[in-house]
Amino acid sequence: MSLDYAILGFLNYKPMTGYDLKKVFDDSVRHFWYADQSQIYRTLNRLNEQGWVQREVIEQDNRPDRKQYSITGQGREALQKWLISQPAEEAPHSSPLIQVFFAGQFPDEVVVKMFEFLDKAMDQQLAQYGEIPEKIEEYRRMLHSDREMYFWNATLDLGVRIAKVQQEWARDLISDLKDHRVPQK
Amino acid sequence: MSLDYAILGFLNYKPMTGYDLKKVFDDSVRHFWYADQSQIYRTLNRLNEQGWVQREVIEQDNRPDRKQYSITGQGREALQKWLISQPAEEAPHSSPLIQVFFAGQFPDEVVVKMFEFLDKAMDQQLAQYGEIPEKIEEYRRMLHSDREMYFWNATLDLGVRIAKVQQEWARDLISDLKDHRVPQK
DNA sequence: GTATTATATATGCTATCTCCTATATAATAT
DNA sequence: ATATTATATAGGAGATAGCATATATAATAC
Repeated sequence: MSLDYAILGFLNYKPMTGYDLKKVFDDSVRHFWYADQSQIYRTLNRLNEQGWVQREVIEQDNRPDRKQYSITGQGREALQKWLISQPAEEAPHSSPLIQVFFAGQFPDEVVVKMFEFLDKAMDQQLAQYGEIPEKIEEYRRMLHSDREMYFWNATLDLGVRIAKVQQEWARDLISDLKDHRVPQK
Repeated sequence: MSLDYAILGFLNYKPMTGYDLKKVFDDSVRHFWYADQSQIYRTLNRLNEQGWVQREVIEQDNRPDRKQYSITGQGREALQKWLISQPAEEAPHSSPLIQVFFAGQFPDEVVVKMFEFLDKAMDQQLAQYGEIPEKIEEYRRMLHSDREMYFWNATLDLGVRIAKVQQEWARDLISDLKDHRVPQK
C-alpha cells in the first residue's frame, strides 16, 4: 500500500515515532494524503515485522514510551524501487460528481446552490493551501535541502491549480444556469 | 456509501439488473467512479433488504435468471435527499503525488522520466475521454432529456479540464528540470 | 477448429480503512 | 476553576473494497 511508502519516505529523512509521523503527514501532505492515526501505528507494526523499519523503545515517565522507528536497508531499497515505479492507476471515486451527474432532475435554483457551495469550498481549500508553506517551513531544517522543498511545493502547486480549475468549472456552470443556457426538462 | 446512491440514480431512470448496471457504470461514469462488479451485486442485495429497491426475478433458460431491480418510494426519497446534501469532504489519497513528493532524492534525468510518463498518461486519458460521448449517445434515448445530458457532459468536461491542468503542470516541471531551474542537492 | 466475448450472478478471502474508545499526565487557554 | 490541547500508543468493530474464482451457454471472431 502507498501509506507504507509514504511512511518510509519520511523515515528516510530521520527516525520518527508514530506520533511524529501523524504530525508530519498533517502538516505537509494532507492536501493529497490523509493518514489515519490508528492506521499509522498499525502500519508501523507491520513494517517492523517485515523488516523494513527498526523499532527502538525510548522509555519515558508519566507517558507511554516513545517507539522510534528508523528505516532499514531493506526498507530503503523497497522505497526507492517503488518511488520510480509506474503508478498503478487508481480507480477513481468522486461522490460530489455523482451528485452533479444526477443533478438534472432538480430545478435550476437548486443546482445553482450546489455549485455555489462548491465554489465556496474551493475558496476555503485555497485558503488552507495558503497556510501550508508556513507549516512546511518548520521542516526545511529537517531536510536542509532546497531540492526536496522544490518537490514538496510542486505537489502543493498542483493542488492549487486543480482547485482553481474546479472553481472555474463551477462558476461557468453557474453562469450557464443563471443565463438559462441549460436545457429544461 | 456513495455507490448506493449512484446505483439508485441509475435505477431512477429505469429498472435494471446488476449486469446492466455494470455496463452503464463503465460506459458513462467510469471517469469519476469505478464500480467493482461484485460490489454492485452485493450492494443491490443490501439495498433490497433495506427496502430502497425491489427485486423482480425474470426466469431464463440456459442462463442465470435476470434479477431486475427497481427503485422504491423510500429509495427515491433517500436518493433525492442525498443528492442535494452537502458532500462530506473525502480524505484525499493520491499515490502518484507521494512519488513526486519524495522525488528529490533522484537525479534530474530520473525525475524527468516520471513526469514524461505522467504527460503521456494524460494524453491517453484525454483520448479515452474523447470516446465517452459516443458511448453516452446510446443512453440518450434512455434519458430522452437534454437536461440530463448536459450534466453528464459537465462531469466529463471537468475530467478533461483536470487532465489538461495535470499535463501542463507536468510539462512545466519538465521544463524546469531540463533548464536546470530545479535546485540540486 | 479454437478462443474469446457476451450473458448473468455469486461467494470466499483478505486487506484495509475508518470510527470510536481507552489510558494518563502536563501544560496551556479561557 | 475548568476545559482543552499536547504528548504517546493501541485495539475492537464494522464496512467495504478488491481480487480471484466458479458456473454455463451462445455467439462471434480469428
